[in-house]
Amino acid sequence: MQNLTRKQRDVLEFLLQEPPPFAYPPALEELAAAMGMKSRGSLHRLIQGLLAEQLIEPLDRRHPGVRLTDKALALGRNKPEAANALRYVGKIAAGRPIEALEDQRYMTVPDELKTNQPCYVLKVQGDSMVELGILDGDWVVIEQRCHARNGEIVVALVNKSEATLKIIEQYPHEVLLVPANAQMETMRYHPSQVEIQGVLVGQMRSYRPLTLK
Amino acid sequence: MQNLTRKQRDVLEFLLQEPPPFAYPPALEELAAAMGMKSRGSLHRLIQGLLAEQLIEPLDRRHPGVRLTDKALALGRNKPEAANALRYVGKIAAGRPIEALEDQRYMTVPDELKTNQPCYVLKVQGDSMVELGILDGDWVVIEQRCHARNGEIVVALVNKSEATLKIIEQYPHEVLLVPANAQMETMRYHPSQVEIQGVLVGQMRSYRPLTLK
DNA sequence: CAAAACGAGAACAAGTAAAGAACTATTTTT
DNA sequence: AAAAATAGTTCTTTACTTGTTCTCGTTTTG
Repeated sequence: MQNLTRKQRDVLEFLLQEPPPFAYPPALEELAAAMGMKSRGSLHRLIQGLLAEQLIEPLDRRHPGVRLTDKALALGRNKPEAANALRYVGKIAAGRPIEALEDQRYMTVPDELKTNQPCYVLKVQGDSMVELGILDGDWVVIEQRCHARNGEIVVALVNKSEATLKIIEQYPHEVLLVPANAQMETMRYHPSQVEIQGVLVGQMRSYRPLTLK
Repeated sequence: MQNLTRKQRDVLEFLLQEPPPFAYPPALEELAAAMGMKSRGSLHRLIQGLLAEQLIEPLDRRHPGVRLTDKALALGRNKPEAANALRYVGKIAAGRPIEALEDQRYMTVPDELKTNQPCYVLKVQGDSMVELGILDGDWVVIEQRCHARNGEIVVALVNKSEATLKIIEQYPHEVLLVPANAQMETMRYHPSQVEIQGVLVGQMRSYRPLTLK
């Protein structure tokens, strides 16, 4: 990866080395010791940097240990395209949870369609944004963040169950999710019902006759 | 680049050599050592010259190292380094010739948006295809070929001077170029007036607030 | 010969890294 | 159920890296 500091790269290379240094995801303490560091606190900061590049799975106290993402593994098998690959998460259809793919897939997205922040790709199902040129079957590039400015197009999770792609308008006592489709209604919610999961930064469409999935 | 000094060119050539001298962006110190210089201060001045020519990405302490720009990479080889990069040719605006960029640029386009045949990228200017979700400022991926089936969206060169992106309908005695915009007229030509330059296979759009170029 | 380009090195600013302590959440042991 | 152990997180202090700027000779170039 390009945007890593020296030590971050060292950690990544250590984890990617062949044969793997650990048979299981190592705890921060173990990894630090194996790399000759005496403090897991310092290592934690390096790991956070790799996490921002989506090279390491988010840490979780319930399943301890640092795990590389598929993206990092692809990088290790010296596939340079993996460097600017984004996770293709699954499909978003208004009114349903995001439908994740069983297997992790990646798309190599041009720099022009993404930001410096972590991004991922969803496939759009439905016509809620047709009037802004986002059609059924398009892919959208989403910057992962939990806040947005009014007028931005967001992935919003409503009532912790329904995901949808809409224009957002936030006011102190209500949140509006506005479709770009005259056939559809603007939805109004209490702020507590709506959780922003990301903001639209790019869009792609294939016109090839036989495009799978 | 011609307005580079001797040493500036040396540095550029060193970085462009095959195989690449570094697997990651080298710090000034490392690069200086690798080139047999003892001072990064001197190297820094050379780098500044290359930076002024936009051959090197601006340095940043947070992501240390010297990185070449796409421009430098394109300059160094006839083909771009990434296998899935496509040539970004320029802009297409209905009724004018394709406006080519001065310098060669490339975009890394996902496999899903291209075909196995040679493809290139154009930026769309104008609203002739809005009703099919292709907006002003979008990029389109074009498969380079000189024939099309009726109903396909093509880059057509009319009277050897005007390039345009339209839906094509071809009949023995006339060719129709149909816009996807109720405000615009379908144009009718004699087959000899219309030359197909490629067929639309993909489309991309950026929603980032500050997209340059 | 004069101007520009270059190399080495010193000094500086801003950010990264290491260590260790303190804290939180979770699991295991007693 | 309480206590202890484990593992991730946060913070502070100190040391180190890295890019930046300058100066002073030396080399190259027109």
